[in-house]
Amino acid sequence: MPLMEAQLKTAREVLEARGKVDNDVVAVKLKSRRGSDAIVDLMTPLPESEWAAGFDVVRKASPEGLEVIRHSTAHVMADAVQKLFPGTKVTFGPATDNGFYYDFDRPGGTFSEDDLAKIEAKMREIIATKSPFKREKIERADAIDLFSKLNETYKVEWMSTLPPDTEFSVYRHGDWVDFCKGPHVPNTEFLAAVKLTAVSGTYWRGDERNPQLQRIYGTAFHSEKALEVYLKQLEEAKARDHRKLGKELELFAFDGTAVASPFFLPRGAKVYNRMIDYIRDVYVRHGYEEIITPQIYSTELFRTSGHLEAYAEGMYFAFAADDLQDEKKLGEIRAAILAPNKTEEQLAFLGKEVRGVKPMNCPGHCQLFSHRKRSYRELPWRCADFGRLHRYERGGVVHGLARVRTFCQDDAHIFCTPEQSEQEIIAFNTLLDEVYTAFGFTEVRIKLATRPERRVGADSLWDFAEKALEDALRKTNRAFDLAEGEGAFYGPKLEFHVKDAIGRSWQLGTIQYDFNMPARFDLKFIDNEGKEQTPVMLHRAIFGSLERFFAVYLEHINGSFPVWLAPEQVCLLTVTDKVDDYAKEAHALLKSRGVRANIDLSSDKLGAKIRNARNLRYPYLAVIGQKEAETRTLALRRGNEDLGAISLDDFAAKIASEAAFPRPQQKQ
RNA sequence: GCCAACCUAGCUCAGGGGUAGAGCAGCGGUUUCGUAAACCGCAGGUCGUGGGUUCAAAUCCCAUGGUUGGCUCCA
Repeated sequence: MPLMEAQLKTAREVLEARGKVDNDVVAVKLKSRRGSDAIVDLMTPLPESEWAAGFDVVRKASPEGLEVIRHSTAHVMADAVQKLFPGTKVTFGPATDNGFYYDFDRPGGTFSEDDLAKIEAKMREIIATKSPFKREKIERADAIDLFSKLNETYKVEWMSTLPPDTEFSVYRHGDWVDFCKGPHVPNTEFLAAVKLTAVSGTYWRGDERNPQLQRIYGTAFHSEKALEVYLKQLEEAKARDHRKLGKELELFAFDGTAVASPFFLPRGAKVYNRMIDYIRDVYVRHGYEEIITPQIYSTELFRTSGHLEAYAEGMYFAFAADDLQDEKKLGEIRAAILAPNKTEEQLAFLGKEVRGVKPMNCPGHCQLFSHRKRSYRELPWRCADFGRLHRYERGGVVHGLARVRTFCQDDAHIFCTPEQSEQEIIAFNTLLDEVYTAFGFTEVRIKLATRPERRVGADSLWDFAEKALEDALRKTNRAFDLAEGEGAFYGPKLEFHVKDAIGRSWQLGTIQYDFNMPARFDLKFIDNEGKEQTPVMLHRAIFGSLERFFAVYLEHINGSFPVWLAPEQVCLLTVTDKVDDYAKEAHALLKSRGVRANIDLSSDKLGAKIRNARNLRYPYLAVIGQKEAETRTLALRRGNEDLGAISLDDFAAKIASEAAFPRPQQKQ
């Protein structure tokens, strides 16, 4: 045995030497390495130097431990699938945030959900054999030979793409073998709680041009109990799904005559409009001006902006009867719209002949900016637009209100000088804090997305823009994560991610630095020396799309809107029809005072009325019986809390104060 | 668009080759009741749509529309 090999030790050997092998240790985390490379299982031999640098044990219940468990479970699943469906080839099978998947090529077959139960049963059999996971180092040529013989063509293809200095290893459990770098659990016994959750189609290496594969999703935990907790959380999320709440609370609806395009019902429309009015209230205080712009433009506009070239498949086009007279021309239009790489002639032709429905507001805003000469005195110009946008989203990706084909953004563009941009970014951050606080999103994470590989514009522009974004954050002591290479092709951006009430993260706001669009539109302003200068443009949104925000927020609050947003703020509930007259009088009075009040005069018993009103999530319930009629009061209730008797006047005043738009604390 | 599942009354769902069902909501009546579901009755469906198989289709097959979960995680 060569000297080098003799000096290698596995984590198991190191731990055993120290008498520290508990049966819940799945791997170790090396201090000498970082990221996913740092987790090493108990079977992998490493030089003394790596151990000397120190390590922590990874226990099965830890996030890293779960990742190992899930990866091993993916192996067991692949084993089960190949035993049940001979001829199926394996491809990739990683652990994910919430579980794992494995992609298979099953010739002439797909997997149904019935198959999942069979696969799961077979997995339990395999797990019950308590087979150890064994790691083997292997030479590249031997690995290629082994997997060629197994007819695992995808694995072989993958091996041939790996760099020359890659260390090859295979993992075995029982009689099954996979080309894998690990890490894995010591033994199938560690796979205590397994559930297969879904099947889906996918493509080899994620590319639509490659062969179609079958993906099976599952999840695994270190204990049955942990799995149950996870499944409960899924149920919880399902219970507050905005599509369910939207139906139950009569907020919005969908219809096949306008697929993926929401209809806001009266109750939903009230909330939607309150949200917009609130943003308008914020805008007044933050120096924005609202504009209203057209829906349909000559595609010449989108040719200038670049959308026609880069975004035609996401756009709707608009034709009038007059446009449809010439059949030959129509053929050319069709060819031009469908062309994946449009020629200059085609772009010019479309620009002249076709109108498009706007998918974004920015081109219209640039057009308006250049509508007349602009002075430096006007900058920064912050122009807001609640215009309706249409984007053609593919059938498979639409989702409730969260991904729709028509929506409205709380969109605004800030035209300013490069020197002003940092201050504008700071001001936008302040504005965001105010709005997110108003909606009860207290945990906000900021991501700075920098230049991608495919981009336009000189590096000096990128340097300046990235610095402006970063300095704005640093000067206001905001923590952020760097997302290198994730910027838009036209400029870097900040993304604002909020955490909702059940711990999920959503990207809402963004501010994007853009020096490309002003150049394309040849925007100019006259500076204080009378010279023409090009402004920069900041695209920014707080909610993103109103529709999507509605969905996120609805789930965040589980349908219970605060008084200032609620479609109805109070429901008056009568105990007996003897008090109908007083109840109607109280209802009219409250409405005249601007309270959004409803009344339930049905012959239901009080308990039923309360139940119905609670289900509709009224912030306040006001019970009216003989006592209240005599004293001209309401018996007020909020949730399960009895707030006692209150006069009509006091209640109207109370609602008025709670119904005002939230504003940050003013210094007196 | 691709893979899988689903589509039955306004809603939630049962039925799965032989006369279309329940609860809630709705409507009519009785009840007038004090903090999460009073009682009786009535009405409501060419089972998403179009074809096919069959003596017979909500049920089986094909197509089509829609909905849902996926289609980034890299041995």
